[in-house]
Amino acid sequence: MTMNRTVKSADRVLDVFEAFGELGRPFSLSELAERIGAPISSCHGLVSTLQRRGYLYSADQRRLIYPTRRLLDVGRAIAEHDPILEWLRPQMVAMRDATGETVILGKRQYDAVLYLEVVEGTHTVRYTAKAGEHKPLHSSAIGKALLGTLSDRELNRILASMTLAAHTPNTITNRKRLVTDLREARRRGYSVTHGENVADVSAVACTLAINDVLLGLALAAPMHRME
Amino acid sequence: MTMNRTVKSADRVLDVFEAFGELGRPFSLSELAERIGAPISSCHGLVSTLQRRGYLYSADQRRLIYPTRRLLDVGRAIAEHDPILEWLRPQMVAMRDATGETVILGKRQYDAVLYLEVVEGTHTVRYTAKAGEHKPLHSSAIGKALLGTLSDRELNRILASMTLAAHTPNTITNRKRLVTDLREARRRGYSVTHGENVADVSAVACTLAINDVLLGLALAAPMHRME
DNA sequence: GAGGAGAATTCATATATAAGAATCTATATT
DNA sequence: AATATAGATTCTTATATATGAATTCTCCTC
Repeated sequence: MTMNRTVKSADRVLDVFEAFGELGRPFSLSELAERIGAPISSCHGLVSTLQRRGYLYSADQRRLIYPTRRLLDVGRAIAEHDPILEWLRPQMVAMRDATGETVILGKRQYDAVLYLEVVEGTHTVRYTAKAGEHKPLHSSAIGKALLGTLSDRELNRILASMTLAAHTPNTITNRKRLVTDLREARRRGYSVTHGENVADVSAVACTLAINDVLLGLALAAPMHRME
Repeated sequence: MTMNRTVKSADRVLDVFEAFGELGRPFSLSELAERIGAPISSCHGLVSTLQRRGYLYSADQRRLIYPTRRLLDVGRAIAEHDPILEWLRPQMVAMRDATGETVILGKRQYDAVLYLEVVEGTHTVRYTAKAGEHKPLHSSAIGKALLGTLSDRELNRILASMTLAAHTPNTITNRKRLVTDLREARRRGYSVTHGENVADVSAVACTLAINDVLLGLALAAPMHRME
């Protein structure tokens, strides 16, 4: 991620909500503080602020804390008006229903792919991911599809600033091989990964542009079901 | 609200999400900054942080910003495990379906009522509110129901620290009259408001305790439909 | 292709906040 | 009831961040 500045309390607000989302139960102030890795006194100020705004309440006679439904309401209001997903989501669901496999929409954000939407497959064993996650450009199907749209200049510039980390034995870590792979994908019209990011997962991805936004759409599944 | 300390960037994180939720469209950095009342440079750092965490993305070729679906996912995960609502929500929905009117669950938070859940009525003209909102203790049905459970000592202490602001001509602003009203409500088993908080809105509320948590449950409707 | 306007980014520093320590409160135990 | 223990709150100050100003970038217009 090509960015530096971070706002600690902003990060912590997210940490707080994620902690409740993951554990799914109320915390005491001190447990919450430990979970988000903050001193109790700092956590205290944060919690006060979130309470005052109606996002947290004490689920017990003042000791245990849990979020109110407010965050959900805000999230819903936001999701209802997403300019891209509004249009694309129904089609992703149709693709998922037709194949039973996970369908993902992503976008390049600096030197990573950002998942904007994930419609999970129906099989018990399936590719699982969440909107908001970041994936490497060089080893994910969407990443390779998006890289394939760049001019040689741009591609070289980006590749120069990246380290092609190996996530599995299949990850392409050699620049020349990657460039060749991207050329093939461009000729073919879609990119392919064979366990390059997650072992045993294959995926295909293509690009699409919706009012000036370049997106990548992928179908991912365990290798043995992909052909 | 009896609290002092506030964390500015935490407040702003909420401001950001609420701004998107209310307006329902992408913003440029500068427009967002104006909406949340922050300098552009401050907003910039904040947005960077939220982007890095996968909560915001540029919905356009880098200019316009919009939240990802991530917030919704976190909100859902949280709401699914709410210790109180899990159990109570279905009953609130049943009440709403039986009456067609708005049903509200609230709790005392310092010197206000915090709405934990609102199941809106089905009539075109109905009482509307959102989870996370705060209402006055002395003029809302839930507030009066909760005040009614206090001992005389506690009640006097709380009343002493409150100003009985008039929200409508019907608001009870006299301490003695309020205490009498609370006594009646306690005897009756439920509290009542007649346009005391919002003109033309009547409401009834009772209290209930779910594993040590004292809650208030209200039914609110336009006066002419209440009898 | 040059110039200009609007927006994004960076920077230095005044300001607000994070965090350790001390204090206070509530609950449990004897 | 007295004490112990765990947790919440307050306080102070070193530290991190918010901000105005300066800079850079991007997109239009001519």
